[in-house]
Amino acid sequence: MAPKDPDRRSGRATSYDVAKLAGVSQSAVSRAFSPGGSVAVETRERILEAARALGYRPNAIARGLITRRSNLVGLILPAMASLYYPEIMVEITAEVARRGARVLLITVDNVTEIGAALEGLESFQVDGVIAATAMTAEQLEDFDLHRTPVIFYNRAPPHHAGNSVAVDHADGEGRLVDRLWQAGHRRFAMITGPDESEVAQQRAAGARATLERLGGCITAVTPGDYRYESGIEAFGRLWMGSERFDVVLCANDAMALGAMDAARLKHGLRIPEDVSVAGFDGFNAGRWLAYQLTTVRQPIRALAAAAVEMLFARIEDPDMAPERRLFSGEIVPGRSARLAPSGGG
Amino acid sequence: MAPKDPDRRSGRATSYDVAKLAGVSQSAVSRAFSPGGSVAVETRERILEAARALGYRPNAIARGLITRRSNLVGLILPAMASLYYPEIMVEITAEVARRGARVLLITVDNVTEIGAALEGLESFQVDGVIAATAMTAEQLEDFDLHRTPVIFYNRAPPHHAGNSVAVDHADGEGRLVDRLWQAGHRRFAMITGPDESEVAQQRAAGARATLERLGGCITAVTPGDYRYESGIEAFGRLWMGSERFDVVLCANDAMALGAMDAARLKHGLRIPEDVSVAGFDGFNAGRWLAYQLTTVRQPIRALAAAAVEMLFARIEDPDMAPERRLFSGEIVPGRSARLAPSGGG
DNA sequence: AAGTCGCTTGCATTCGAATGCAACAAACAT
DNA sequence: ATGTTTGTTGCATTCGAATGCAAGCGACTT
Repeated sequence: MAPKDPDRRSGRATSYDVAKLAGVSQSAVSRAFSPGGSVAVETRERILEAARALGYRPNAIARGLITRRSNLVGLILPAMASLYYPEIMVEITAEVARRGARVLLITVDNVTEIGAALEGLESFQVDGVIAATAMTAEQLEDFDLHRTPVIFYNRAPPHHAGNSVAVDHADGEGRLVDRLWQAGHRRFAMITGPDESEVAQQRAAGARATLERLGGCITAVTPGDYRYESGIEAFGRLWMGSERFDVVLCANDAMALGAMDAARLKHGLRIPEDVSVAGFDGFNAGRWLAYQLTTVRQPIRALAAAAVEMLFARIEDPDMAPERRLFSGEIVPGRSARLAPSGGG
Repeated sequence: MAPKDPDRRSGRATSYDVAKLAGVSQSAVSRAFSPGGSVAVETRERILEAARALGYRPNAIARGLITRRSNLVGLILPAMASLYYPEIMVEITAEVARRGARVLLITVDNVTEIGAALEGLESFQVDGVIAATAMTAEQLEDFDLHRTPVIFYNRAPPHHAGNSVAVDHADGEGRLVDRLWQAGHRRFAMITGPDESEVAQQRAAGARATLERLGGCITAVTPGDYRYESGIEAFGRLWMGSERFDVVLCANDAMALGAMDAARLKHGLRIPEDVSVAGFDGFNAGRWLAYQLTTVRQPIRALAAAAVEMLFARIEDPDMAPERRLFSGEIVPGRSARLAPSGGG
């Protein structure tokens, strides 16, 4: 049986301790720390000084219990993709912090994990969730039931009445194809993303729609899994196939870089003289000297800011109507594929 | 099958709601949800069923208030580094989740932000902290005062009595230099990290010590800031200087790739015939076909697992002695610099 | 039959801060 | 002088779950 007093002494000071030292009531301390609280200026000063002396910090847990606002935002990232988009995470945490809240981070490897992860979030009473992963309709309804707003990032919500921010993948890929076409490319090959990825499907659909409109066609298609290595393999399959092509559209940048390396280093091709390569995402490595990838950049900062803004708006007013915000990708001309000048077309 | 019609004006069901439905007391519900709680099997079943019907989840906030365990772990990452090592983040969150806790994520751009970030962590009563950033002695003492354990990641704690997990940077770089030397490299140039980075200093020190022992020398040194672009610039400065060199040791992989691109694409050099390049970190892009960088790999999974393990040990027993755990980096032979076979020496 | 043990259960209290309400003082109007 | 307003302050309660304590109960011993 250890005495508990030493513990208490070195543990955290509470609002009562501060109150005693400052000679006021606990309520006064609480008010001194809540903006707009009714306290005389000199009382507040006395309290703040006492608080400083004791190293007091308001206990966000206790506060959350009574205010029913935890000031926690759940952020769910797929473990894989987060390798490619740490920027999303950095932007979102910064934006959330700017609003005085914190991010509870969850990374999930596969869909089965998501259920457990969500339970965790709910028990922590997060005020809202930003999800860059899939979610079943039941799971989303669970959040709805608790009136916890959820914003999907680059992903369609499982039912229409959901919130999301996303890049207009189809539009971006379409405009890219258009500019490639204007620059003279005619025979298009594609390295697509995994079948279950909606994002990949939308990008592919955008390319198809535009080529149909222009009267062009896709000569060869092969799937990849978004990783660099799969870009290498996919390019190999395309090149070994019987169909020739002027340009390879890749579902993301990582595979595009793999395709470029495969083309140049394994097949001895020159880019863009022998074959052009285009990607999608706009990630850092694409701008490296060795690649200078022509791609469509996702406006990550804007997406992150919009997601957080939408989320907090719905935390303030849970009855706000669902919204789907689309952002345009920015065409980034590089040396891996010639583009027509942006005015052209 | 939607649940019956629980009281969800307030959104969430509480243990009282469950108790009422199951015809037991609130304490019984609490016990049903805490492992080892004294409840009859059939009572527990009845309670769990009622809980399921109401969509009840124990409120972690309320639980944390009474148990004084928030089950939250603070993770502080520099915004920059997290761009290069998302793996750290993924591994740590997974490892923490495995122990039933969650990660409260903080990213900081610069040192001044850290103070505010830490206050935030303390008010959320995190059970412990893993920090990949610097911290002042005062800040660390603040955590000590509250008996909140802190583990530093790849970083020396501000005072000796602190916990950390780290790669033995000096040793790793030393062994790398040794193998480079055995393979015939004699004239070493260095692209160092920013002055304030201890990690960079340790890597540089390791190289210096080993070269001194071997009787070799460093012919030129120029600083970088860890980014790819600065590797390009730094290589330019080295190459334009009057001192010749066989190999460039770079303080990290990103700069090493920049140096490689600069050497090949801006200066027309062949690697490793005209000049060799070596890095440190072992990040993904280094393994790409275009680079195949010779480097020292950080065992990130092991580091992350060790950090979390150390943290939880200290959460269980706050009086545990401070510990500094060092891990060996693994030499990764690539094509950017020839190495002597590992047996050679 | 009385006593003892072990298991299950509920009661009442606790954690730390926020807040409605009432009390109170000082300042002002009547 | 009294009545009213405005601004501070404390009291008591609340949020949701965990837990020490004691009561209840059946099984078993002696």
